[in-house]
Amino acid sequence: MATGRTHRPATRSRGIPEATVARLPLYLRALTALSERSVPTVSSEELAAAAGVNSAKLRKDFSYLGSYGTRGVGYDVEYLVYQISRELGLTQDWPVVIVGIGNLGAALANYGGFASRGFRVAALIDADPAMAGKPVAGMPVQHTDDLERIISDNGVSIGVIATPAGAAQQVCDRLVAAGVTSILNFAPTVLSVPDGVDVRKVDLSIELQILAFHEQRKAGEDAATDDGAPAPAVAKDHRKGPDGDVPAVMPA
Amino acid sequence: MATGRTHRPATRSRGIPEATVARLPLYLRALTALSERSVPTVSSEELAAAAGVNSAKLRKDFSYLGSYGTRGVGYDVEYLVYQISRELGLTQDWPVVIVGIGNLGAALANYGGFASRGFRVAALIDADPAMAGKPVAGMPVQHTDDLERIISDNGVSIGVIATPAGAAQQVCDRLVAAGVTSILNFAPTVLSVPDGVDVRKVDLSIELQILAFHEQRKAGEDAATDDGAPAPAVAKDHRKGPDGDVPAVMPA
DNA sequence: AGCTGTGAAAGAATTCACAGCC
DNA sequence: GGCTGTGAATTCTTTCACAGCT
Repeated sequence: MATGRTHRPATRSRGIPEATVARLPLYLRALTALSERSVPTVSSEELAAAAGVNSAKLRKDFSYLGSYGTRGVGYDVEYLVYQISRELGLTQDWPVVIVGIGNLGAALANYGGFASRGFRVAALIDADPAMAGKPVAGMPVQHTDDLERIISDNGVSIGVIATPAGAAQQVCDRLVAAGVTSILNFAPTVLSVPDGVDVRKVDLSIELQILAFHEQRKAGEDAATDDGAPAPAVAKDHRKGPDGDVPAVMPA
Repeated sequence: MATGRTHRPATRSRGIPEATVARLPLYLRALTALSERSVPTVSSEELAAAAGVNSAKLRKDFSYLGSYGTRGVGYDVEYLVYQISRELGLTQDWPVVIVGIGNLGAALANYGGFASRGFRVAALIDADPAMAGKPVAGMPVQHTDDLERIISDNGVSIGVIATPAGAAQQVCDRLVAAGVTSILNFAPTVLSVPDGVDVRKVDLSIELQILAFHEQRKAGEDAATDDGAPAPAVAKDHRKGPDGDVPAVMPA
């Protein structure tokens, strides 16, 4: 299988756009659902609907992977599942550690989707000695002291940080030093990492704030029009709020 | 965003690009930290570093809000905190309901950052009668039967779905029917909603899959390409047998 | 001198629309 | 007839680089 494999015509360079990569899991999920219902083939239109995108985008995305469809027919579901899985690296097993077993960490450990597709929780790690040995989601929590050994023993390259914000950077540094090169960060902090390490963050409060922004827009279709220009006489001396309301601090 | 052909150019919103909106919470967090340290002003360079973006992007982002800086000096921290908060709609209070109080829902309910900035958990809702009345994060869980009343009584416009995938669409429909117009979805499902309703999703397994993609790429430009993958010597002109001859793999 | 604000250029992502194959 | 695959057009985002204010 070494030589001559090349499933994809090297015509399209290895560069799959990031936006496309981010959608592959979506397609994969939709395809898996079809597969479970034993649907043999699917059109770009149908699959796009199931994945919540439009069909032109889906076809373009797939075109970066290769020509895996059949004109006039559509895509073979099983085949595509395999191709996308392979592209995403899900044909191999990824051991993952979760650091920070509080409410969120425990919830993640219990999350089924975690183990489901290529990922395996190799260890749960927490700094609290009182947690050590306690079983969470069927595994004993281990102490941070052993972090380096755990990473190394299990060949972990993906770490999940679910600690409080204050501890996140330190944990991150240790993970990286121990060999982790991909981090999923749930702590509300910007992590700094060396080149070659990927960080993705999941941040509840950011998502809510984005929703609030749009929500506010909806609410004031007409009321907000008066605020067209930036603060009048911007050069104005220190913050003299647009409506005379001196902004103290944020509402708690 | 969301499903359906939301032809509405999300960028609409008074001309602030969506990509910028998504970064405002980041800036706000960095600014809040500076504010707590009583730092009076900050340059675009410093703030950008704290927020994990580059300074040109930050300045461009702020330019959509107005001219809130001072040339040669930088930005007044308090003033900017106020302006961004206002822009994001955080100067008002947003009651939020969480539906689905399992591991994740409970973790979300306990999450401090939730309540911190403009958001208030108005109710926890679960379909399990056994949960009803049980206190989680200091609030009694309420039953799904009362969902509509709860939404309406509290004027809730933002809902968080943390149910299993199978229940998500139904919960979503009820939330929307009851008046919710923004949804944060933690269930691994594509929700379909009418126009005018915003959906954002947070999906652990998608994030991990994206990391795996990049991880795989790092791991080997040459090695670990294919290992025992059952797929036949598939290629472009693969069979599309009407019989049942498929790769039939991808257990995951 | 220092730093913001912003046009203009460059780069990505999305959408169109249709040629090409089944 | 139906549907994929893809150049071309369009739209969105990022980056550059410098004019202009303090």
